[in-house]
Amino acid sequence: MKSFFITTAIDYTNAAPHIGHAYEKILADVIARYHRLKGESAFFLTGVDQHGQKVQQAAQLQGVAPQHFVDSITEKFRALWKKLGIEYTEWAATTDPRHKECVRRILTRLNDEGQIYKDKRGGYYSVRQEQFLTDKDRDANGEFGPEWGQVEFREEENYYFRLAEHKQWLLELIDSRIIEGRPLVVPDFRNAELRNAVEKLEGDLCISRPKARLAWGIEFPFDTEFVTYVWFDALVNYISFAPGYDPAPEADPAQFHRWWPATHVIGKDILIPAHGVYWPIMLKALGFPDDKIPPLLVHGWWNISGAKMSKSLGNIVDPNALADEYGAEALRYYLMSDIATGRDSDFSEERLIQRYNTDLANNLGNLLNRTLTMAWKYRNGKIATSSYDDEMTANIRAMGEKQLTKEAFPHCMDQFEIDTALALIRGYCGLCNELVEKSAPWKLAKAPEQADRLSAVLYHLAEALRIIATLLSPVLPHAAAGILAQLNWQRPFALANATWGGLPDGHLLGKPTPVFPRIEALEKRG
RNA sequence: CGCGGGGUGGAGCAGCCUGGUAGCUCGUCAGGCUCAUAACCUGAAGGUCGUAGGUUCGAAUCCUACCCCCGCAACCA
Repeated sequence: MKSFFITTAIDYTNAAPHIGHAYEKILADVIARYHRLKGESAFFLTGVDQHGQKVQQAAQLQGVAPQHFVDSITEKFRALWKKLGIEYTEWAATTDPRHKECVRRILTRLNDEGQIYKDKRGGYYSVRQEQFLTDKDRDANGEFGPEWGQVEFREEENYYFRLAEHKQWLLELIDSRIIEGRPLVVPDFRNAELRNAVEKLEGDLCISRPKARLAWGIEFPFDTEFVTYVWFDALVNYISFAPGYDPAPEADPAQFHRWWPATHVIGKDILIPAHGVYWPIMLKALGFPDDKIPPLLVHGWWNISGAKMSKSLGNIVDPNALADEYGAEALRYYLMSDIATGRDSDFSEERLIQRYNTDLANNLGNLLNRTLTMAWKYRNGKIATSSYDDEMTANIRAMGEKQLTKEAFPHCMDQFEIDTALALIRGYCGLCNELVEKSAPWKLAKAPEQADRLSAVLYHLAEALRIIATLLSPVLPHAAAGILAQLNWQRPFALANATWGGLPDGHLLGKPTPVFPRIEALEKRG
């Protein structure tokens, strides 16, 4: 069986999840479910980044232990994923002993191989903010402003990872992967952005913090005075929780390489430098061959009226509240259909309602409802195969046999163009509604000599709906199951089960019940 | 000249890589239908695709310049 491995960024546990977190996880979940639909075995890894200074400070402020603090936030993430139907295979929490052990072994190995070294460097340090300052922090006069409090020159020892020496390799990798037609970064335009960033790369990467400054992290295995900084902690989750990974140089990677490389789903903010520069070089240093450097699917942002969502603007959208109000599937559908993967989009509750009502309630839900009602009214719920055929039925059959199950739809999904794929389904629903309108079964039912045609129309509608539900199942698993149940189709979701003609002659359909009740006009919310 | 993205009918977007009747959803107007979740179908109005040049038989699509908006350059998806 073919294997597919997908990951999301792991979320930082210093605040509750917002709509962007939810979008990324839904996107990855949809892709994973699609691969399962194709009959592949899909491993979906997501989780939380629990270490670091912000957590340490937040916990201190509340007077609780850091672990206690992150546990409570972690619970919010897990509860939300459950509510949204995110079916991950493995949960990556960076305080997990398994992860810490893997990180330590990796550091030990790289240290043994001379890829890590200790160095003393100096800089300006804000005592109040507990951080080193850069030239960017200077004000217009070139001074560090009063917001930093006391600023002093300080020297600090830290561990560094030999990053710079891999610059040329990474540039060539970016180029060759484009030529090979499997670019390191999707969408295309981000490759240029990444390449420019790599061109400017200089110096090695500081990967530690002295415990005096940051205690909430993974202790260095060969120097207990230090903990790992974010890079050799958070990024490593992708392999520390991967099936079969063993950092020992002599380990047999067969099991691991059955899954690897993963497809990393990340936001555009963490492409450079973390996932586009540091991570590939880290893997390279660990001996990963070029074809095992993972591709990055970089998604865009949900803005609010064109502006970035931010705490300071107070325009954070809470996915929990939306799911409670409209249902998880309405939210999933909106987030998948109203944004072109990789680009930004505007979030609007009004649009959410509109898309749900138009596409799901009016177009699809109503199609199912009218189909079943007609089948019961005219045929006691039984559909029959028929020799009748015309341009419309042939077209619907052809699309179901090819475009939707073999060509256009899978192509879009393979390219992560979920929005386009959903538009295809929308169009197919439109064709079906058109068939109803033009063939007018209510008239056919009154003319005995038209019985064959009526049979053909009802059969084609039922089959089309069965295919639609199957294709929609990655985005709307619950609703899709509901549709199949009403069609009285028992088999599990699978493209292999969606071949045309699956419903046997004389098949008895279920009774109609609205799967997508309309969201009625509500007073505008603030 | 720091890097990148965007500027397409009233709104929100796709198309641009691989030039060749400008497409989708909503909205507006006018019809039709009655199986259906006041749903469905048909038709119409509405765009010189930011501006100016260029390449081409032909450009929203390629090239050049300019204007405007946004993001990034700090661990905010």
